Amino acid sequence: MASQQPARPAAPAPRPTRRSEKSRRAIYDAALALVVEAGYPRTTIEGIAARAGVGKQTIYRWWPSKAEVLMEAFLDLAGHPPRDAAQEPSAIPDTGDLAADLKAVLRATVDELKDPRFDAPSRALAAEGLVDEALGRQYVAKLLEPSLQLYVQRLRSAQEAGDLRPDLDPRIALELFVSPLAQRWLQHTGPITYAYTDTLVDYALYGLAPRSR
Amino acid sequence: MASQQPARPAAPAPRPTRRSEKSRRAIYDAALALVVEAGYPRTTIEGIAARAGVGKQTIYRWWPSKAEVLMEAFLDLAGHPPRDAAQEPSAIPDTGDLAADLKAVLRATVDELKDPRFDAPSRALAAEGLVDEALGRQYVAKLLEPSLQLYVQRLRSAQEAGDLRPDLDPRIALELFVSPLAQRWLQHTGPITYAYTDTLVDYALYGLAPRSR
DNA sequence: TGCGAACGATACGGTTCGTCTCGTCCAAGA
DNA sequence: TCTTGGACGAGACGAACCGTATCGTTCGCA
Repeated sequence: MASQQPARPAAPAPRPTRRSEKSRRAIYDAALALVVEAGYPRTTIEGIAARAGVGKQTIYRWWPSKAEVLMEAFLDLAGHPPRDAAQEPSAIPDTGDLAADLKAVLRATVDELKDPRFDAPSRALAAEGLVDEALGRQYVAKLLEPSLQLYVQRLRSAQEAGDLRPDLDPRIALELFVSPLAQRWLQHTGPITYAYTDTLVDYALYGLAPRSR
Repeated sequence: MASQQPARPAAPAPRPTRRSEKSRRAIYDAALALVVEAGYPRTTIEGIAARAGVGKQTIYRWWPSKAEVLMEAFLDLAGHPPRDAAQEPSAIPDTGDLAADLKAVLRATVDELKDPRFDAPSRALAAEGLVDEALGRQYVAKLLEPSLQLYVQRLRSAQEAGDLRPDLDPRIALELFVSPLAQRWLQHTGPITYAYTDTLVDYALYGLAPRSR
């Protein structure tokens, strides 16, 4: 009923229309560069402001935390420069050969995971998300789950084609080859190679138990 | 040739024999309690020292960082009631029914992951390890890999029994059901239930592709 | 053209860091 | 048993960042 009350007495709610686009971009660039060059723990809000040539208040006015700055900066990086071939929200190819399609996508993911411009910010956000549950859910919703849904679509298509058991849950099925790669990447539990991801697809599709019995 | 030089001019290398066992235990207890109660980011070295009734220098003398304190404290917690029936390096049961054995162990793991006394420190260390690679490798080597090797042993036994394809790599195979659970736990990408882990085992053992063709 | 909000810059108090320095206590060696 | 020196509890210290407040200044909108 009551239309709206200002969230906090001391926060007069800034008007986005008057926001400086130049400062926002400078902050994104500074945040991403610092995370890659200095590492996340040594990336400070004061450091971002100084490098961006911006007052601290400009950051505190628009973002609640350093993690949120980096999250937006990374989303901007991942979803923005594209035009030509957007890398993230593009569907998984469907050539009719499920195993080949999955292997191709996972190989591309391997390359991406090894690019420091992707690795450093993404890993930093994941780390913060482990301990800050609200941020973690944001990370999953905005960065992880959209990619996983592409697998869901491809697996559904495979089910219709009879290449996948019709009774299984695609959202769980994809985890058999995606999660192992994710864990090796995040926790350095093993090397990440094309051979490894190819193996994951084979193991997952055809099972660990002997097929002839 | 040169026998030994002090690592740092200002570090006279403390002698472990004179170390206070009482202080060490108090520091372990304080660190674990604070992480559970206040969360990792709000757990400070000063806070640990105050709660343990200990001087800050006593912590800085024996540990290089807050993460290392927590790591030792957690290792002490997990592996300490030793001698009798240590809970972590105990083998996976081998009843001859591979699927049942794996499901049982994963169900026990589900319970453990939901215990705050395990979840909070373990998650904090994992988070720090994502961004501090040296600590991450320590986390993997001391906490994660020993448990994974138990799966390797059980899977090897299954291979000998003919319950598992003889050509596959057990260290990779185990990831098909362990990594999905790990990711759901760490990143909150989905609910963690017995039904879920049971499903993982079934999917992994019998494969995603139709078995009759 | 004028108003006001966002801006860059910087001062401020507060917290935690990691180091250093006390005086005390206690265990190894004489 | 006594001496001695190193670890101990306590806390002062400067540095780094935090998040907030307050300057003029700039610039978008009416």
